[in-house]
Amino acid sequence: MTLRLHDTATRDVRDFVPLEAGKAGIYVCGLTVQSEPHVGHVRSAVNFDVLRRWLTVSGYDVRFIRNVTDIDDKILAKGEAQGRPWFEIAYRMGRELDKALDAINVLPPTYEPAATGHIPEILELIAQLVARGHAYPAEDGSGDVYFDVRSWPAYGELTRQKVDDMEPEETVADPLVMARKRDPRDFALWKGWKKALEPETAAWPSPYGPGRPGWHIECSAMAAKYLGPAFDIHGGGVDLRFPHHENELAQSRAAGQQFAAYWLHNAWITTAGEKMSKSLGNSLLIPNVLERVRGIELRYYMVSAHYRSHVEFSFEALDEAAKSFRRIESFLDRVPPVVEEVAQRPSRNRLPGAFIAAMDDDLGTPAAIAVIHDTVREGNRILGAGESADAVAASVRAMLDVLGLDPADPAWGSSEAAADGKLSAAVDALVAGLLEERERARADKDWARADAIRDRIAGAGIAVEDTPDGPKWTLAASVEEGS
RNA sequence: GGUGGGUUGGCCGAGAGGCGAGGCAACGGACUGCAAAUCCGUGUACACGGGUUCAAAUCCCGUACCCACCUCCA
Repeated sequence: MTLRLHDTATRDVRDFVPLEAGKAGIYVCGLTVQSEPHVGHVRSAVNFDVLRRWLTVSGYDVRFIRNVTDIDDKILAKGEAQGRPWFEIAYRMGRELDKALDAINVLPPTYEPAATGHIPEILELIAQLVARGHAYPAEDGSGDVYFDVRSWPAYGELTRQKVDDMEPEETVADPLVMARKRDPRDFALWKGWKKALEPETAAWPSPYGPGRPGWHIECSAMAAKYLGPAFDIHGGGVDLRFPHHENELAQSRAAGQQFAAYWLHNAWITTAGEKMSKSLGNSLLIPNVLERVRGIELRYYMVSAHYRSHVEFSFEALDEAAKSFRRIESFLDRVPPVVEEVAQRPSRNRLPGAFIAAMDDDLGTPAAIAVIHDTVREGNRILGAGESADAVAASVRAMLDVLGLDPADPAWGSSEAAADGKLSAAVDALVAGLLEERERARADKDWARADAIRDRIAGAGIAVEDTPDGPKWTLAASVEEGS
């Protein structure tokens, strides 16, 4: 069986056939770095990180490009509002995003190109489109350059929309802008510098006068630069299908490129039935969510739904997911730590067949997780029978690793782990004394006293379990109340 | 108006013609001094109304409600 993926362009699930055997080129639209990352923002990153890992495990040499849009109207407006340079805003938010993605073990892309670093490539592409008659500079001296939608009959092919069916634009359009366009649906490739409103740092020289790139063109230019005129997979959130991806496709094809062979789109994560707009407040920002659950638990929550399924975010569901994950972890804790060298990414053939089948079926992570739970149960059963479950644990870890969820992966914050280590050594020394006392009481069958000691330890947030090897303590996995 | 998607048991969340994914919660049982953890067991859920079929949560027709995109958006 081979990997099958859902392609938005054809609207079906079909075999993934790479353009070049053994290689996979992926371009994912990253974020416009204009505000702090929230739960919604990182879902896309997690979903495509899973795709990337699965392709890698399946033997592909993956080139994974995720761009960052570091200039747009909102970034400029924000800089203006804060009295700071726009590039400072973009850079700072970019770093926030990196931190958030690190916290949930999203691997860095092969390369992360930024729009402002590719002005020459963008201008070259625009020049090609103008030369081919698919783009034109506005004639009103604004310096804008537009893509000529009517010159490209295939326009709308990705989302199967006809230009004439699209929403009447009169409602939104600025008449001044409308006047520059041959068709209201034409979109900007290059935006002329508005001297009165925009800083000089936001303008680059061009044959059409100073200005900056439009939103869509950057992705076409950067995808071509790093992946070539034809590449395998283009990804992003569903909202990007139109207009962004539709426009990218039109630009690149009109310039004579084949562009992406597969289009993948992840669904939204919403709250209270609404999408997470920036106005919803801070509770869903990544650092805040990570005060409630660990990064690995947040990631588990995201991976436990299929990437094309809409998720209604709730802290209750997040807590449930965290508990579910701890079940897996506690099994892993029951077996001796694997001593093997830094676990190199497992190969497909080391994974259970049901897991492979689930992942190959359009990245069926929910079913894949079900296989993990089944395996965990089997492992617990074996341990209960007093036998070694090392092999089972290794299998569980291999599966978790594919999903970026191996608790032993050093990517899960080594500095924190070191601090935790010291702390737990200190706590262990203190708790050990109490536990000895309790063991004496138990030996005397003084249950009241034994339980009193256990209650006291529990009061400090530490749970005690009696195992065949004696008492063990763990931090009680209680979940904080409220949000 | 155009385009696409959704409605599954107390909750989350898969599946997409026949065998009850998985998790959380709950209830029984085993184990335990009692617990915890673990294991075993317990649910006749698929928005509504028709239809096709030996067989429908899954296919078809209709209805209701919800959502997304067509404007910046993961």
